[in-house]
Amino acid sequence: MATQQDTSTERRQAILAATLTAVAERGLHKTTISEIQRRSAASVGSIYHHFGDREGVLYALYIDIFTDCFAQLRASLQQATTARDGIRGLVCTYLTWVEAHPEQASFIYEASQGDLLRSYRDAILQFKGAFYQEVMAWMRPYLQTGELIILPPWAYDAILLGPAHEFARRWLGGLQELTMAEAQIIIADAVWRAIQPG
Amino acid sequence: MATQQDTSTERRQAILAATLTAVAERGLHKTTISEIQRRSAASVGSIYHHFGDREGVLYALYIDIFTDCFAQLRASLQQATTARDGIRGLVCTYLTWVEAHPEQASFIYEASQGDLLRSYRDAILQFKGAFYQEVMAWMRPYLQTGELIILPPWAYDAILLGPAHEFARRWLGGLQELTMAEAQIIIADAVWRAIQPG
DNA sequence: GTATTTCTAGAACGATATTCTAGAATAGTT
DNA sequence: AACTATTCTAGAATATCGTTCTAGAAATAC
Repeated sequence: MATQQDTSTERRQAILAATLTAVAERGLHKTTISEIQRRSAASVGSIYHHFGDREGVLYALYIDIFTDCFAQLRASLQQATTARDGIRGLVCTYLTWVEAHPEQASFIYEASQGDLLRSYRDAILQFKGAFYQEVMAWMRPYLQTGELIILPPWAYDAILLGPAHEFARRWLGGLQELTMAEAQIIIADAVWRAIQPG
Repeated sequence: MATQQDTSTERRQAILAATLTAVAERGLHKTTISEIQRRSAASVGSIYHHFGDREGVLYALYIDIFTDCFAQLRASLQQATTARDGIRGLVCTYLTWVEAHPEQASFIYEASQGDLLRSYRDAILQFKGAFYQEVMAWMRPYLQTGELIILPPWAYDAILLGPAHEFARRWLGGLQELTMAEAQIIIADAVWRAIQPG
């Protein structure tokens, strides 16, 4: 027997799933409340009850997706036993995730830019910051041994994942000049060169 | 005496300037036609006459800004006499431009993502592609001498400017942990390591 | 001097995000 | 079991948005 809680979370998930496919098919700014309503069979009131407003729907989906992505990256880091495996694994795992979840990745890039989630800015920064702390913690031993170059914390974000993000945006935009598998190697190699002491 | 052409281009520029400041202050998706109208003192009809639709206004501004940015990068490349100076100059010049034009840079990042300029997608790709061809032409001699690593063309975009873009987004978002001058050195060094043959 | 093009103006229209009121279904309490 | 409170859904109503449309003014071309 379905409790109210069950049907409620089902509806919640249906709204988020409808939003993701709507964004994938028609783009973010054409994903209207009534479009979500049509695809999820939820009423306007139901959507606003669960998420507050349109931005709230996007934010909830945003966090859901990042939670999954970060879990993959975390697992990759944890099973790495050398600095090289860890750094290259981070890049490759991220790009593998993008290839496996193109709709989710596109959504992330569409939503993270701009002012769409401006009112959730602090919450998102905190959420991402917590994960970057984990990455920093993993790197610390290798920083001490001199295997990885010591930089201000903010710089690792740009140097480690900047190239992968730039490529992913391009790949998701339809410019798939090379398979993701080949791109992974090229980008991972470049990042590995960049992160070692000169 | 002001001709019709003069007042027309003045109005055009006023609309674009109003759009830029509106986006800087309130964000892209809150920059409405009536907001632009209010700041530029242009009528609805005038805006639509000059730019077709809201997307057209954004596209015109987008191209204007990139034209300026590319001009800086082109000048930087042309006066470089070594591979190292050229590559590092590209990164530093770009970040200098971002620091000098934060409103323009923010606009670029807000507008290039998502489906906002979807109907101008091909024109934008062609515009950017032409500049990347120039960069490739500059690199060619150094690729032949082995000073720069040989990669598929698409990879240079990700590896050369990916870190700078990632940092710029963060810096523009208000997380200015370090001065741009210091960031330039760190990122330029990293990119220079990444782009050399291993 | 007339015709044509360019440009501006603003009312009108359909669609949008959001709010609001009302009620149904479930959970909690005694 | 009965009553209350809470959660959830429903959909009409509202204000605002992007866009279209018609009309006319101003400059230019012939």
